[in-house]
Amino acid sequence: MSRKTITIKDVARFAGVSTATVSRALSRPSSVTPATRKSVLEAAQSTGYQMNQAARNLRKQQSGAIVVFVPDLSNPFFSHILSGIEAAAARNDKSVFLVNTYSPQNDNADALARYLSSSWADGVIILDGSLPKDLLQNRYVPGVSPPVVFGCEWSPPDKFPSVRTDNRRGAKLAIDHLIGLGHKNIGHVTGPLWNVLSTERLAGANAALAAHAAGLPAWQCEGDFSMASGTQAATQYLTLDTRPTAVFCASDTMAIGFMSELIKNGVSVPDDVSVVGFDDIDIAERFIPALTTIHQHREHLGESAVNLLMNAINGNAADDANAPLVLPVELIIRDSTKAIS
Amino acid sequence: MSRKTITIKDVARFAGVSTATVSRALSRPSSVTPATRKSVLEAAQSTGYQMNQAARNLRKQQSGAIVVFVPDLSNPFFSHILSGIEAAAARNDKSVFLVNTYSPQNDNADALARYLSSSWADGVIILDGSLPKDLLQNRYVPGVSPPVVFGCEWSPPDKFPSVRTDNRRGAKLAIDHLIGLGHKNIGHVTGPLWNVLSTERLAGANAALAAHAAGLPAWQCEGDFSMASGTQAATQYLTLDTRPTAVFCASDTMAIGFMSELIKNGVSVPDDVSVVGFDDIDIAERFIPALTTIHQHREHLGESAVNLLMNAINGNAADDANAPLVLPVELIIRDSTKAIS
DNA sequence: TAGATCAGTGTAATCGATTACATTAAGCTT
DNA sequence: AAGCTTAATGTAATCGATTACACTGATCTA
Repeated sequence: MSRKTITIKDVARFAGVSTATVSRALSRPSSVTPATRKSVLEAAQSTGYQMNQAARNLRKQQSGAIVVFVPDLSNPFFSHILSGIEAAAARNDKSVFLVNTYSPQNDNADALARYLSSSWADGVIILDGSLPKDLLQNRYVPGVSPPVVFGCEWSPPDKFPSVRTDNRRGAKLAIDHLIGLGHKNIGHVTGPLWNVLSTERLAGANAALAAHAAGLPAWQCEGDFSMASGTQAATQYLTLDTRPTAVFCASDTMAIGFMSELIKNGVSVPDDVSVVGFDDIDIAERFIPALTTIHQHREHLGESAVNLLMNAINGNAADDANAPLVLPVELIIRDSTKAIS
Repeated sequence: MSRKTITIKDVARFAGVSTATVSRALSRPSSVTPATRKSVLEAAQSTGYQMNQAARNLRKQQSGAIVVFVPDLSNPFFSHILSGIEAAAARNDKSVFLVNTYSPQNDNADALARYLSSSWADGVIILDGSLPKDLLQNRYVPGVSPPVVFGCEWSPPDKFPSVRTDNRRGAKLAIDHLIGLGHKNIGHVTGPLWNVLSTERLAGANAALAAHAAGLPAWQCEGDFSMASGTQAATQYLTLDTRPTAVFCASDTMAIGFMSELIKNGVSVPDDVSVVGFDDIDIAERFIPALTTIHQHREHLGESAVNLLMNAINGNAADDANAPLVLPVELIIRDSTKAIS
């Protein structure tokens, strides 16, 4: 009935012990007598005690949380990674703070910098490789700011641990597959070129093409990973004099926008043009034609990021902790690619 | 260089004022002289002061955060709502704590109950209508626990504010559309029947059918909103002696799994069967055939949930605050539905 | 001009849990 | 049995920001 909040003091009085004992009984049960433990637990139960997180955080100088910088939550690519992060964080008794780096409130380094403080987070996972440089270069104070790891994209100065998909190899697998099918003129719809994922995939694709002496792709078009940009790429493709017989799209979403628009305009996939995507999103296997693509383990990216972070937090970091952890990719062959006739 | 954390005390000493003045200059700048403000700001700047969130939370007895209970982050439906929540929360200077209610760590009411404490959150948004009853019935202490609002699904005892899509009307629009096209035998692939969204949509659909004296649907199949369950529904549909000429799927994901499998088996959509979905996910307009569906404003659900919550937090709640806020839906007609021939 | 008002600032209490250090009592050693 | 070790508990300091209350001096009122 009483509106007053129940503190450890109330529990102590109720159980007839000191506050120190209550704290101990609750957080390190083995450090008190079974009898005391029992009576404290009962007291906590019957008073309806709930620990005050802020008080604990203040005293212990840690927050029990990790913050995750996400560029775009509505993008299923990121939300899957986030899902992996959440699960792994829960397993490590951390809760997760979500910060959208594209939110207008967070458009400047200042707004984000405050999360780089141990009173906010025990650690930080960054999914956005395009944060203001200033943030990690000047606002990050080693030894004071909490550990940081990159969870899929990353920024050039490799001074933080990171996990990433093997983007180069993924692109290589895609191109090799197309070349293996006899394609000679292979186009590439890239992601935005300011993004590392895009440039890595582009580099991988170009390297694969070069290896086969097939020359650079005849046609290259910059998208932004969105379905709409895939559609636009298709519009452009349709105007081409000599159309590539195969196109590698740097994301499934673009691949689907691309195929959809082509089919609408009477161009058949894979009969007229083969298409390979990247990501293996859920819809890929159910689109018609089912999309040949590069599978990447998104939940696993999230989990690995948490594991790296926990190592850094607990100081178990390996010597080469900053060497990027690269997760394997797989080529999934479906119906959108076909040998050239 | 010094490893010691910089507190308000250091800033005070540096600026030659008291800690109280520093606090005031930082949080209510108008309450101090321009001159003091300037020197405090400079002192903060040059000492590299960062406010300790835990200390502030403890003293102010609030957390500056809202927690969101999400059943499944990898589901784009929820992640879009979450995106809306994040944006709106940022606008209100709240950060968001993410809690996955399906995580094995959170399988019991105890684990979730701790977030129902003002030391964790100034408010709680629940996207999962299927939480343990116990949680909100016994563990929630009005006046002590922070305000709660439901952000899309909800639980029967309507003692909390809620936002929801007009699921009944959405289903009615879908069915009416099909009836208008001359369909007489209309099937329904429902969501899981323990879920309110499913039962509401089912009720709406049945009401619409009844209104047209068309009787109950000849065929009804329970899915779980997933693409795989849509595929299974298709398998079942194919075995039917007299196949419905139209099927309403309670989610776009199921609709796509359903259509995909049908098409694979030589059944044409919309020539042989019309299909209507629900949600209007991104892919809906690009799938082939483009999916006729019920559009719901997912980001807006999130925003509204935050608005309701802020009202509750600030005590501006309207008298009828607990009356559910119902967001409108729209029928989007695309290529997956067609008049009966 | 005495008294009231008010803006600006300082002093010190406060939020609630943790934990260093002190204390007590019980068990052990020789 | 005196001295030592150890387990269990208590006392009180501590984490860092906010804010109630007190104080000062300046401006205003009658």
